[in-house]
Amino acid sequence: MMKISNVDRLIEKTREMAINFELKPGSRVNESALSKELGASRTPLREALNRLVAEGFLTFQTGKGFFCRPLDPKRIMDLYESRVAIEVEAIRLACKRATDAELEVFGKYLDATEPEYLSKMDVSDAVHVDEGFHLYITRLSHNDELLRMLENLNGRIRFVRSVNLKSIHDTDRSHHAQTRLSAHRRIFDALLTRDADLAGDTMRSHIERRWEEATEAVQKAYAQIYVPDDMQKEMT
Amino acid sequence: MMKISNVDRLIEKTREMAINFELKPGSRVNESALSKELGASRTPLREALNRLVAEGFLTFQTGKGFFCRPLDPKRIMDLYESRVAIEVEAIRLACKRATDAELEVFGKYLDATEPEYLSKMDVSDAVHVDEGFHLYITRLSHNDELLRMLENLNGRIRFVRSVNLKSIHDTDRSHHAQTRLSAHRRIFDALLTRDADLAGDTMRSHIERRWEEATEAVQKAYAQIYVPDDMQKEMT
DNA sequence: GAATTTAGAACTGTATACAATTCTGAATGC
DNA sequence: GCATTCAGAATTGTATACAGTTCTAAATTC
Repeated sequence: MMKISNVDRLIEKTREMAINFELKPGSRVNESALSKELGASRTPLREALNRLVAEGFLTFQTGKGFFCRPLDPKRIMDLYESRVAIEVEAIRLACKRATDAELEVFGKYLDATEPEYLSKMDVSDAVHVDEGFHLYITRLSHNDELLRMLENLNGRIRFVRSVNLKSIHDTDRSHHAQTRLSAHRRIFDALLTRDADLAGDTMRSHIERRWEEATEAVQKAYAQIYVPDDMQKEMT
Repeated sequence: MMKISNVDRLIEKTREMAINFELKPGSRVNESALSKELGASRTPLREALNRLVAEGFLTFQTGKGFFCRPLDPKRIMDLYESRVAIEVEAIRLACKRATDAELEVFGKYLDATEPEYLSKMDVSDAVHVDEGFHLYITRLSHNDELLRMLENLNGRIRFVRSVNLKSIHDTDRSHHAQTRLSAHRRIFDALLTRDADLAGDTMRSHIERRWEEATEAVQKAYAQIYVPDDMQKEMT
């Protein structure tokens, strides 16, 4: 029974807060307040915050402390492009390395998750299934470093995926769910052929399409969050 | 004048020690001893160590502390494959995004560094020039996240590059230097055509060739470090 | 009224203390 | 011999204290 460290608990809690904007983007993290809230002292909390700086969720300024990093459109683009980099190479490697047995198990995994994805369409579950598909393929590359990077990227764009799926949820949900699933099936089929170029291209265009979709959804969401300047004055 | 934080200084010092195997791979980092050596107390040192865990240089075990992560052949392969992922996508983006002016400046940079590379062939300088070439291209992608990931990968494989260049240094140095430079030129030429597929393929095969070269050098180096079992017994 | 100064509050940066855990090697039993 | 036990040493985990810095907003100046 591997005991989990307290600092790890703080990292996960705080990462979750950063992802869900419970820490306001761009604003300072109050160490005393947060440490009290999470039931620890500042020493282990600062250790956790330092890890999140290295993971890219927070920034640090000497003498000022830790700040929640904002997710502007440029950074979202950078992160999606990074996903393309990682996942295209991952599926190329998977074409070479995944065993037939692994591919068969992957097929069964898809069969099992598809009905789930279509029925109980809770947004955070859907995000989880979507991330799971991409992580699975990256695992088939048998490359721990690519997997680690993708896990980090997934965390950093989770909010974007959520906003995207939420906006779909409000409009024509089951149609979009079908579209997504068939896109995933196409990627799986490409992987089965073990043609690295084909599989890579399929993955690339899938992620690029998702990015366009997400950008649109995020712009709509920002329009709701950011109140124009002249309206803000009236709110003081 | 941006003041640099003490923790940042500790991070850099300790990272350097991890890269140069001044911390023995696989062994525990003694916090009190190291903090004394670096002129700080354990609190800021542990913050630095936590960042290096997130960067992949160290591992952490509850109750046991921080350990310097060993660089076995499998991990070296994973890291080189990750470089392929990042750099192939980076040069593809650079084909789209680099301005003509940027490419011209890059050309001049190559003209300037080449004679340097051929003459004063200090190993650590050569590693620096080599890293610089690859970082430069990745910068032309205008993607901060890819750049950040490559900086991390460069640090993690710096030892491998060193061992590789050192082994060359001992044999036919100037011939290898020429080979390297012309490989870099070929990549630059491919970038100038702005053909993403061509540039990507050129980059991929360059890195893969370097990996094969490095693997060989590392195996030789390990053969010198790791004494066979039956000889170790006699040393107790 | 706008810019500037300034005192005090709030917060960060780090050393240190001490409890809790792990490690080490000598003593013990088989 | 070889495994086991166990006490003391070494080391980690974290709370806390306090110095130093930054922030805030009231007072002051123009």
